[in-house]
Amino acid sequence: MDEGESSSTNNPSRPWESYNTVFTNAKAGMEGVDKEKVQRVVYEMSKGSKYFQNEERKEALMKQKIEHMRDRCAKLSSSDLSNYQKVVDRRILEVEATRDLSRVWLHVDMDAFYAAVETLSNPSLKGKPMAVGGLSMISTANYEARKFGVRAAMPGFIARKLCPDLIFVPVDFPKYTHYSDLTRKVFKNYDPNFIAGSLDEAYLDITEVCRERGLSGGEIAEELRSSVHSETGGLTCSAGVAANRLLAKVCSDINKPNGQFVLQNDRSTVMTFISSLPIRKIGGIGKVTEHILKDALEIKTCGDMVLKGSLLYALFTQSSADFFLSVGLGLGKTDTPEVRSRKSISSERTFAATGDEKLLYSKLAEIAEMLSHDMQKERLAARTLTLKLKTASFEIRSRAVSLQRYTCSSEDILKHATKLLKAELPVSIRLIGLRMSQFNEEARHSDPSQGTITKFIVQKGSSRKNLDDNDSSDLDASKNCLGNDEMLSLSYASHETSYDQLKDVVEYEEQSVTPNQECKKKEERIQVLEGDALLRKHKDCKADSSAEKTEAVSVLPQMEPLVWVDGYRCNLCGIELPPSFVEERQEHSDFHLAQRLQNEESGPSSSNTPTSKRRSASQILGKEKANSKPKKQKPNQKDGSKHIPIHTFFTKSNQNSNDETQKK
DNA sequence: GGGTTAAAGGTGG
DNA sequence: TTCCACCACCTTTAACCC
Repeated sequence: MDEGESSSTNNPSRPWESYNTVFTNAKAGMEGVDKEKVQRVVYEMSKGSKYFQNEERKEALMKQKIEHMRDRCAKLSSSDLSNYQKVVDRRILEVEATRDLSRVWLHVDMDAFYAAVETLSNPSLKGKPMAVGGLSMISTANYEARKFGVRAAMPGFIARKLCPDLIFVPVDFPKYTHYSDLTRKVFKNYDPNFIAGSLDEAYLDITEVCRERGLSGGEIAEELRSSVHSETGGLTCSAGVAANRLLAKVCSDINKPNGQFVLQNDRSTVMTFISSLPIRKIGGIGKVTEHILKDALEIKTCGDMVLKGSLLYALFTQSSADFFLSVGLGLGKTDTPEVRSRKSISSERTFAATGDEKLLYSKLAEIAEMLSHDMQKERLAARTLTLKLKTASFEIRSRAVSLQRYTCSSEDILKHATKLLKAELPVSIRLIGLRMSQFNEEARHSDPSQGTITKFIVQKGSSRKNLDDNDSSDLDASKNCLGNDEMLSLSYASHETSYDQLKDVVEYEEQSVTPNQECKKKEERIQVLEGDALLRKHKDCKADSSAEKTEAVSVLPQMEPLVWVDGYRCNLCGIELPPSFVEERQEHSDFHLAQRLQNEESGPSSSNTPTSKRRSASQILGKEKANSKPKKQKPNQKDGSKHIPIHTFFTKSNQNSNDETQKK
């Protein structure tokens, strides 16, 4: 079975041959598949679509990357190469010293897990081609369906074309979790600290079990697989046994389904095995990396990675090159890692592409709600929010903001997400996602009774009665969602950015805002347009102590208190906010507090400022400085820059970052 | 120079 | 007739702050 990849030949009469789909890659159960037919069908069903165009765009990008790498390769002198070879030789000595052949690792992978579970609960599906998922996307397919070229991550409508009799079964996560738990009970008997990769796979360190029971890794694997089969009522799995996790994973794929493969723990066996292994078999090397290594450096097998080590160290970052080299030597992790906790939590939804802003905001609200719900369920609070958008043309954008306060409330999430989204409009969108990261570790690691911390944060988030340092800086960050990035880009796009330009932005921003937003906009506009003038006004303002309704901010004793003159006008800057605008008023007073801190920071007495205060002040400054002082910017943006000033989005620029991502 | 943040991309299940 | 997910992790690059 020669992988005679004709994909790089450009035969006009067979255009599908150059369409690089992942669906023709070798996968367990797909050996007899007519690859060319699959590729043709996928091509026919895809061509011309927005998705297809985006794929072509990405393809072109990759080719550029490869060209660039070839160029750099050609420029390497022989003395460069011999120097890099010395680096390689040294690294080989170093990593060889860490080689540990004393452990026995087992990788278990359930066979077509979701599909197998569905068949177990509905035996009439047995022997029929079936896929779990829907017309838009398939999660997994059984082996009968795979014979037709149907596979995981394939759109359902293409799968149906490949296999008209395909039966679709909707995804049922609770069911899979139940069966996954059954398998994990078995795993625990062999390694209580096993590493669960996902619902359907796990790594087990079976060194001790083998020793205690005087059994080989292969015998333990046999026993475990049979145990899984009986405990689940008929599910099969495959296993790989080797000296480290990387190799074990490769091995579990070799005799799939319902099989196993053992790689002996001695160096020469490992080296023989790895040297001819295609690089794509390695976890972490996907379509793009494979192409780059193959087409730019002619690295096809793991063994090539060692042979061409000097090129790898010359062209890739140290960490990438280190990874490639260790792969080439058959090295992998052998330790049992510390308990790993999640780093982020997210929610995203795809829908029919739309530019209708009302609809988009309501989708955003739904997603914020879902995310908040998930976070509360897991008792998580986080402070970095990332908005992900997929445009109608499948371009992915992400925009992030870090808050000064941990939160999980849907109100907080939505508030900041709305600002991020607003800056992107107008645009036609087919997917919105929200992700929260940078968790509050203390809250997470506290005992369950401490769940109240989260509750406290939620409550605090939804009704912001307290004013503390954090709140004020949080407010500041949120306030600057519009102002900050924008000021940043505007200020370095041209130091004498004209008033007109600013006005354009503001005017644009003013379209379709609710009265509530209108007030905020006004406030932001003051910030944007008046900058220092605000401070001047601040000075000139007179406090009307006789005002009926007053709200004094007493955090800093020497601060002139903010008073709502006549119950609605700020004595410091004159902005008008009715009493019912509780949150806006809170934000507004926070804003003045931030201003106050900023003044103090830049004043002569700053050296006396207590650390805590100074820290929060400088955090604020991080955002605020943009308003008063242009950020430093290199005189001419080199081509390698990835930064896309936010204002380019306001000018409806179609240009994406295509041309800048090549540099590596 | 190291740490942080933002944006983008790759990978795998 | 149309139709290409959702989630989490990691790395890289750039800009900026301390």
